[in-house]
Order: sequence, then C-alpha cells, then structure tokens
Amino acid sequence: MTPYIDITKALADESRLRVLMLLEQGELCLCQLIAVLELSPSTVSKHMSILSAAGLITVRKDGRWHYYKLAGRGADQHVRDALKWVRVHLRDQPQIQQDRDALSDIADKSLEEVSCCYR
Amino acid sequence: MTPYIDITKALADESRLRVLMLLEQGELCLCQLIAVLELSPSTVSKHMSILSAAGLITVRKDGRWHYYKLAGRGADQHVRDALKWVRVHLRDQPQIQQDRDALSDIADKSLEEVSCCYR
DNA sequence: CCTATACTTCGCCAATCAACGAAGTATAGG
DNA sequence: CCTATACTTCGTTGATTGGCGAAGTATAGG
Repeated sequence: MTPYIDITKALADESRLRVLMLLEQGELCLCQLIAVLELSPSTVSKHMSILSAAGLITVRKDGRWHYYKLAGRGADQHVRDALKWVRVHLRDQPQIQQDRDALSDIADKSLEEVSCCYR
Repeated sequence: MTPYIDITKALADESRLRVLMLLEQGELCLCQLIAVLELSPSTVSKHMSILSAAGLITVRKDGRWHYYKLAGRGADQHVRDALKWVRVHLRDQPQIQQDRDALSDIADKSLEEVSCCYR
C-alpha cells in the first residue's frame, strides 16, 4: 500500500496542495513557489521532494534552476486520478485564486528578480 | 480549504484506508472493525470519528451497536470522488484482500461473539 | 580557479498524531 | 434500579511532521 499512502500523505498538507494547484498554470521553478507560498527555501524544497517521491510531480534541472511540473501522461493512473481530484475540487478555493494572483504578479519578472528570496 | 484537507488527512493513514475498503463490503459495527484491524477499541473509535468528521462515513446507532457505512448518494461530490479513488486503486492490494478474508471469517459469527474484543 | 547564487541537506524545535489503558457514557436485559 | 457491555472520551507517550536557519552542493559567469 506504500505508494498509495505516499500519495495521500503528500496531499495531506495545505502548502503542498497549493503547490499542486500552482503547477496547474505550468512548470515553475523553486524560487517562484517560494515567492508565492512565502515559506523558507528549505521548507519548500522539502515539500517538493515529498511530492516528487509520491510521483505527483517531476523535476527538470536547467543550470541553477530547478523546474517542477505535474506528473503527466507517463504517470500511473492512481497518480493522475489523485491530481484530478485536487484539480477539480480545489479549483475555486479562495486561497488558490489568491495564489494564482500572486503568481501572475511574479510572471512578468525575471527569475533573477524573483529569486531575491535567497538574499 | 479545510473540508478538503480534512479529507486528505483522513486518507493519509493506512488503518483508515483499510477501514474504508472494509466498508465497501457494507455496513459494519465497531467491534467487527476492531476484530479485523486488531487495534484497541479506543484507537478504532478515534479513527472512525476522523473519517466521520471528514464526511467519508456515516454512523447509525442501534442500541449498543454503532454501525458505520461509506458516505453515499447524499454526500458531496468531492467526498464521493475521494472514496472512488480509494475504491478503484486499493482494490487489489494484498493487505485489503487479507482484511476481506478476515472479515468473512467473522461474518458467520454473531456480534456478541465478535465483540469479545472488549473482554 | 573563484565568487555568487539556486537549491538541498542537516539539525533542531514545537506541534501534531497514532496508539494505548483507564475512566466515563449509554443502552439492553434482568 | 442494577449489572453487563458496546462504545467514547481523556490523559499520556513515543513517533512523525512542518517549520526554520546554517552548512553543504552544484552550476553560471567572470
């Protein structure tokens, strides 16, 4: 049952659900998630490793930047169904809308500008 | 987001997932769940209150016996979709099959006989 | 190389959680 | 009433978890 419990545990945290909904907008790099969630780099990084271990997201590393996106076509059906539940049911939550707004404020900026969270 | 997080948290525990799959077989009373899970009455009772608070199950009290069943037609769509994910993806897990076997061993017995777990 | 920087890992802390047994509640049956 | 019993609530304990900052890793750009 471990892979299934990894998924339900990964989903059992508000910050991680917010991340998954943010990734609906497309691939994002860690510093952008940090900027929206307003959590420390180490905390967000840990969240991403939990989501990744559960198979819910994948990582692409391009130089110094790590880009995360939702698991897609290649993922197991139970992963895709779990993501669908999140997508369908959290869609209209105020917090999610607020995060989307915060993300679009960041969208204009360059990653160098966003990653000021490290300084 | 609270009602959604209540659901994901409720699902983020192996014993509770086992309970939900047991309830696929139909309404069960606490002593039967205790017998299959082999956990203490107080622990199982707490699990049931978490599942109930999340809206995943309902309770019917008949005298001394408390019967639990999965939330059905009347439940919110997010609850029903969550239960569907559990049902579809845990169906073939060895632990779940094992629990079903243990339950069918109990099925013949009267509740009075099963509830010996209290003595 | 060397520095700056994007991210990860580690160690710590406070909060939460699953488990239990003991005590409490409620109901069935004398 | 009174007892037995099915379940819940409470208090405790050990384990897990989310958060952070400090230290470590890896890459881009001089």
